[in-house]
Amino acid sequence: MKSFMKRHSAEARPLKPASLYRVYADLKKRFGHQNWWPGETPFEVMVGAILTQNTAWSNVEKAIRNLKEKHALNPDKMRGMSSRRLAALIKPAGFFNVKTRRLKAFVRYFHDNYRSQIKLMKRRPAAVLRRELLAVHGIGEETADSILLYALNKSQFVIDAYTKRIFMRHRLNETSDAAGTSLDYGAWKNLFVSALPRSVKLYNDYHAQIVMLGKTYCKSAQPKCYECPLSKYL
DNA sequence: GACCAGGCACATC
DNA sequence: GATGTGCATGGT
Repeated sequence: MKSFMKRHSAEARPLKPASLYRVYADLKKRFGHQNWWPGETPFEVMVGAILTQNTAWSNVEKAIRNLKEKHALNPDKMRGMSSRRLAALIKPAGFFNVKTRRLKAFVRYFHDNYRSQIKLMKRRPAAVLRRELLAVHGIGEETADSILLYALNKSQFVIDAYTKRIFMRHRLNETSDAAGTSLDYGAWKNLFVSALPRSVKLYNDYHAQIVMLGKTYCKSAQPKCYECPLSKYL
């Protein structure tokens, strides 16, 4: 990833704000409205956001299935069960010891601050929640924004590995700042939120479209992806 | 058998 | 502050 970034940073041509919306329109035309995130309840979305860290979603699905089968996809159950037991259930998602600790930290936070109730959490301002989530062990910027957007319907744009890969590959952004260093999470996020109308629905579907593209036309092993809907921007 | 996948914390310099 | 490394499974 880094070598690719270096190779193209000098030739990057940033898209104008209007074009960022055009990119979304192109993707939506190709893939249709996505209705994300794949999860039946907000709590399932939160758990999925932690389990999917650096992990293929197909493996996360197996872990979630295990949790459901044992009726353990529940904040109180998850808080009460032993780490060993929880780790065994989420094993297919990989990094199971790390993720067990992270899930435990999250359900503790959820219980201590919001009595494990989504509706209480939703009442809080996004900025406050984001700060709180980032203070929870194992929740970084992407996971926090995924939880805020997809579980709590707060207007936070999610930047993930797909977003960076696709937008660098198609040279649709500035991949480096004046000092030549790569953009950090906040800079990537700002690229989108400053160009798009603030909308939960739009942020939700835009990220979902990016993931669709990343899983189909714009895979990491491919050097370029001419057949994808964004190839005209190359 | 190597590489990759919807990150993050921590150690080291 | 920047960079490197460990964490682990399952699909290709």
